[in-house]
Amino acid sequence: MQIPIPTIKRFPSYLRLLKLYKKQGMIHISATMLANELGLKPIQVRKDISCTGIEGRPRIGFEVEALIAMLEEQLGWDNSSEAILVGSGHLGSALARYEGFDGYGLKIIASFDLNTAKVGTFLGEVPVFSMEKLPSFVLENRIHIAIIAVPAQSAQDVADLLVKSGILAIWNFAPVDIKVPGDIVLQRTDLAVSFAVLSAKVKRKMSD
Amino acid sequence: MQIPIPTIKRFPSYLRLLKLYKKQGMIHISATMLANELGLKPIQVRKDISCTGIEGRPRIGFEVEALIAMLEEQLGWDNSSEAILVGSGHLGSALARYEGFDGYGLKIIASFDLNTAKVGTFLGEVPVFSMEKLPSFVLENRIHIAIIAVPAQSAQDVADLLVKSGILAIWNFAPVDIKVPGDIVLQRTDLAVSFAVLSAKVKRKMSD
DNA sequence: TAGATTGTTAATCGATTAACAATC
DNA sequence: TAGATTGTTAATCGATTAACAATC
Repeated sequence: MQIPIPTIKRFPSYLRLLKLYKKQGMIHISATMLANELGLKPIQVRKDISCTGIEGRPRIGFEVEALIAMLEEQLGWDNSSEAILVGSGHLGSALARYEGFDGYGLKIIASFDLNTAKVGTFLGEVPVFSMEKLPSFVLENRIHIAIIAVPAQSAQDVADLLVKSGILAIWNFAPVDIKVPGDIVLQRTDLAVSFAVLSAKVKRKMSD
Repeated sequence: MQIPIPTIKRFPSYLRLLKLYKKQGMIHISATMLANELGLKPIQVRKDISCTGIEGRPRIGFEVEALIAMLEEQLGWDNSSEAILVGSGHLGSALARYEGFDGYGLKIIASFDLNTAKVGTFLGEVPVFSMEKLPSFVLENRIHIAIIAVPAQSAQDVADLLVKSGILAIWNFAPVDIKVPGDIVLQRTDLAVSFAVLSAKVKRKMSD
């Protein structure tokens, strides 16, 4: 029985909060409390937690540490995933330096760029290599995950190259729907989608 | 009868494709073709389109221009929304320069930062002002939308200031769940959530 | 103990998908 | 005309929520 995607999407918020509570020295936490803090319903938090297999105790709640460990395991964040970045523009640069990734088990270890002027430089701590080095780098370092942060028009070409190089999962930030073989995991982070939801909500509010 | 959020989330992809078709000179487009291109089912595309009120013609499809106009209207993207940005770090800088926003009716017209060294500089074309100027700027320019791209620990303070200044909607990129009054539209773009879904899918693939 | 909280089972809700008549 | 495509109504599917007994 697989964990529903909507539940998976709430896991990072639980995790963030739980880590905070752990730092504060709390041993147990109730679903009610998590729910209040995140604006969710207690029943939903309980249901979500039940997906991890962790059991709580009535009146007391769940063990903070056990919950953190299990959430990280379910997300595959317990052993850090090394990833490469393609595209070293402003977005790529921001992603390479993004502090939050540490806590996600995600580590960007190299960046690749067509622009030869950027090759040899660093994005924060991440070295920039030329595109030609990509296939051998992926192979030699057994990289599974690639992040695409190139302009829309080159995204498909980059994706094709990544697939040919043996990547398993692609996280695409370019504003275009790229196509990949069915066995490749594809995740799109589309700013337009987020903004669409925001816009629609604003529009509703205005017309109330 | 409100348009479902999942449908709203697919609108940007339709729009992007339709604009491409328009540029290519196509007059009509079938739901079948849109579906194939985006990896969706035709029935779902038809259902989504029906939410816009646009009617198609059997065998011929939908008028590309009418569909574009109606999708943009439904999203509130027909009249450009001016927004401000708070935080001028790497992420803020990338957002300010993001080319894709043009097509969304989103225009970032100013940025605000606590760091006085940045005040007076520009992120691309976007001027950086000091935080003290924020409330009057929002008031005078009737800004409805603010984008938060500051570190997690200052996000709540920024949100409070924005609410006090009269902002209607907040798009939060900081990795933290901020709290706002119920009448404020809050949209979170959380890289952790996207990565969680990607990780979970990779994990499933590996254990198959 | 009393009462808050858990875990489970069932009900509800909403989105997706299927079926099919209408139509160009 | 024949056949692809639309629009509608109903069925299915999956997630959320409610109800409530169990329990610490």
